[in-house]
Amino acid sequence: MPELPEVEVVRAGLAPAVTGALVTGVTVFDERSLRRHGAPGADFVGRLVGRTFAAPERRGKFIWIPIGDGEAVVVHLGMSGQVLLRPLGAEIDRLTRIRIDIHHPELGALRIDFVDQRIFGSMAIDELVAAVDVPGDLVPTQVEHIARDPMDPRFDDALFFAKLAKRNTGVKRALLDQTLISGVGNIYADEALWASRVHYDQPTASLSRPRAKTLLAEVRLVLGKALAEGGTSFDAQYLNVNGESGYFSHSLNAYGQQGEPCPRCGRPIVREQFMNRGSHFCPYCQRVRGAR
DNA sequence: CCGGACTCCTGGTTGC
DNA sequence: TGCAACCAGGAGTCCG
Repeated sequence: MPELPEVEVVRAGLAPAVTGALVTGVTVFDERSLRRHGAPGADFVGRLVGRTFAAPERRGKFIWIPIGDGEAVVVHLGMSGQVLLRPLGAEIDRLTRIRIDIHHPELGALRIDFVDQRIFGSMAIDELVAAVDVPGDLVPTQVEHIARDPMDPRFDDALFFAKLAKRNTGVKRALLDQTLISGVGNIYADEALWASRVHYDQPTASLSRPRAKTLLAEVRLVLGKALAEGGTSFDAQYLNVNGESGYFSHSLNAYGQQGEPCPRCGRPIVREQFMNRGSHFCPYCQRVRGAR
C-alpha cells in the first residue's frame, strides 16, 4: 500500500523530469486503469497528447500533474501502482497499463510507465477546482473531498482534534478516513498507534487531548521517518520513479511483526482482522483505555 | 452518522 | 510437480 511517504517519493521523483515537458505520445494498454477517467482510452490519449506538464502536486495519496486549461492528470497508485521514469527505448514491463512519452526541454525524450499489478490504481484527466478551505489552491474534483495530510503546512491540528472528538468511531478507522486526515494507510496507522500506545479500536471521543496530540505527533514522526528513508518497501512492490525500493521495512515495529517481540515490552505482537485488513499491535502496550 | 459487506484485481504464496 | 485456493488491501458505493 503506497501511503503518503511512497506517494511523495514518486511525486518528488517525477517533478524534475515532467515539469515543463511536452506530451508526445500516450498508449493505453489496459483501459481498466482509466476507471476514474470516465471516458474511453481514445479520449484520454486525445486530450493528453500535445499538452505540457506543470509541476506535479500531491494531497494524501493522490498525485496530479496540471496540463493547462484548468485540467490535470490525476494519478492514484491504489494498492500496487508504480510510476516509472525510463529512457524511451527501455524495455516495457508486462504489467505496464499506460505509457506516456514526453519530451523535456533539457532532459530530452523520456517515458513514464504506469505499472500496476492489481489495477486498483488509476490515471484520469480531471478538472481543477478551488480547494474548499483555501480557494487559492486548485485541486482536481476527484481530490476535493480528501482532507489535507498531516505534512501539509495548512493542515489544521485544532480542527482535526475537534472532528476526532465528535466522531463516534474507533481511532484506527478515523486515521484511515481520508476525509478526516489523508495519506495514512494500514502500515503507518499501525506504526503510529504502536508508537503512541493507543489501541486501534479506542473510541476517538474518549481520546484525551494529550493522547490525541501524541498520536498526531507520532503520525507525523513515522511519516517523516519513512519519507527520509525513501518509503516502505516491505514486499518490494513500492518503487520510486527510478525503480529503486526504500528501506523503511527495516524499522517496522508493529506492522507485519505478528509473533515477534514488541520492541518496547518484549511481549508478542498480535495480528487481528479489523476493517477487512490486518491490524498489528501489542496487546500489553496498547489497551483500550478509560471505560466509556 | 455509523459500520459492515461488497466491488474492483492479479500474482505470489500456501496447501494438498 | 502441478494446480487451486487463498491472501494482500485503497477507496468508492450501497444498505440497514
